Amino acid sequence: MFALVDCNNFYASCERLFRPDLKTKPIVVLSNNDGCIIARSNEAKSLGFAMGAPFFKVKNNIQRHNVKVFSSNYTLYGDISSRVMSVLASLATEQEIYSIDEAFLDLTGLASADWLEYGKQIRQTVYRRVGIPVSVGLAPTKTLAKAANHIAKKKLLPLQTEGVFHLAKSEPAALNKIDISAVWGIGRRYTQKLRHHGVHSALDFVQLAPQWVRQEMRIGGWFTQQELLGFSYLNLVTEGKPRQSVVFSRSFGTTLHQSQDLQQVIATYASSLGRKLRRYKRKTAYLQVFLQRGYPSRKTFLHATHLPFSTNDSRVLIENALYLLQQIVHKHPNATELGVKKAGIVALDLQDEAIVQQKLFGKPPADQVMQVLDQINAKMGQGTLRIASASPRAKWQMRQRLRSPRYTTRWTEIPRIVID
DNA sequence: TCTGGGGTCCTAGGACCC
DNA sequence: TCTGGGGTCCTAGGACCC
Repeated sequence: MFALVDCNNFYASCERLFRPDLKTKPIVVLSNNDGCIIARSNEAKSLGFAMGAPFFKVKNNIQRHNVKVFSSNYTLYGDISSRVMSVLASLATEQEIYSIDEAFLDLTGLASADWLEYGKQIRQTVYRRVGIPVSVGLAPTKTLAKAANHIAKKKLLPLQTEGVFHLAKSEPAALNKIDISAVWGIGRRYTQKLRHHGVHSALDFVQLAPQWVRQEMRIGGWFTQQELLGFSYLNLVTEGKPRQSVVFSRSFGTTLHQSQDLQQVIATYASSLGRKLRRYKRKTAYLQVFLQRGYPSRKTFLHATHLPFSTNDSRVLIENALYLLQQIVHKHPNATELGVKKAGIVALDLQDEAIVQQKLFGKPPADQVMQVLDQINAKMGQGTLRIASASPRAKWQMRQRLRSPRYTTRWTEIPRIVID
């Protein structure tokens, strides 16, 4: 038996944790750079605010309905997520942390007589220990557990227990309620294709000839169909598969035209990428830098280079990233003229940090410097010590005007209770 | 004026090599 | 007029997921 546990309106729920005054108020959370809406409380959904809506287009409406707006606060969400995940781990045989707000649980061996009751317990335990409401779907395959969760959250069928739904097997009546676009593994493109073939629900989809699905939607589509029929093909991905790539990219608060500005951006991002790599205990041997124009073209310019040895040393990454930036500007002299809105650095060809490469020529720099830098920043706060070419406080910094305090991870931002 | 970020996997076409 | 076949690497982009 699998369970898929999903936090309801996760970012909005996190913002509410320390703001009980907002418990029944409409809330929206914005993406980085305060660009668009990425989370909504139920009240905000009822008012019609759409996922992904550009903030500037709906700002007036937001003010008119007195919706509380937050910039995203990933420090807070990450910390609350790890609390939810550790509670869930204690309630399952095995756990796959699927995203910041979702986990698959393997309940095999727990031998509960009543899975619906067990789902209810999961929901209550998380709420009592962390304060975040979750939905639980239980079923014999991962894809069906996703479907059961969808039914629970959208109340597509009468629920015996709020927020919990159990599918003992592939059930035509249940599949009939699920729109094809809501099926896990069916994205926008396949939805369009399937609708042309008269497939509108998950039930329509499982009734297609498997050969047709195999041919038109490859092995992935075939797995989806089999899983919806109740045959389990997808297993839990438990022992954290090491990362194949690490990205650091951000849109700017303003459009940039000057290559000096871009140099500062790239140096800063390369430094952050290094920190990220060290956190994951990975090193990179292949680096890409890209610049992207703003809307509507969003054209990207990319250059890449192999590194003489794998590294996660910010100094080496900065040096190489600046070289790549120079290459882009040289090859596309008009790339910057029209304005750059976003830049990013991608680390590929990763390997474990512990592996030390023996080089015939050249010597990898000692990594103690980075260790000391990370230790000091961890103790004294990020940015206490930084590489001079990286300047995080600049005009291009992303907008984040409405961020809530990092209640659970900073002593200075811990909530205070005032008793009169 | 203002439109997110981070993953995985796959494919197409051109450059270049033998 | 004729001008192969195969391989790799690179850039660019598209599909899916959150």
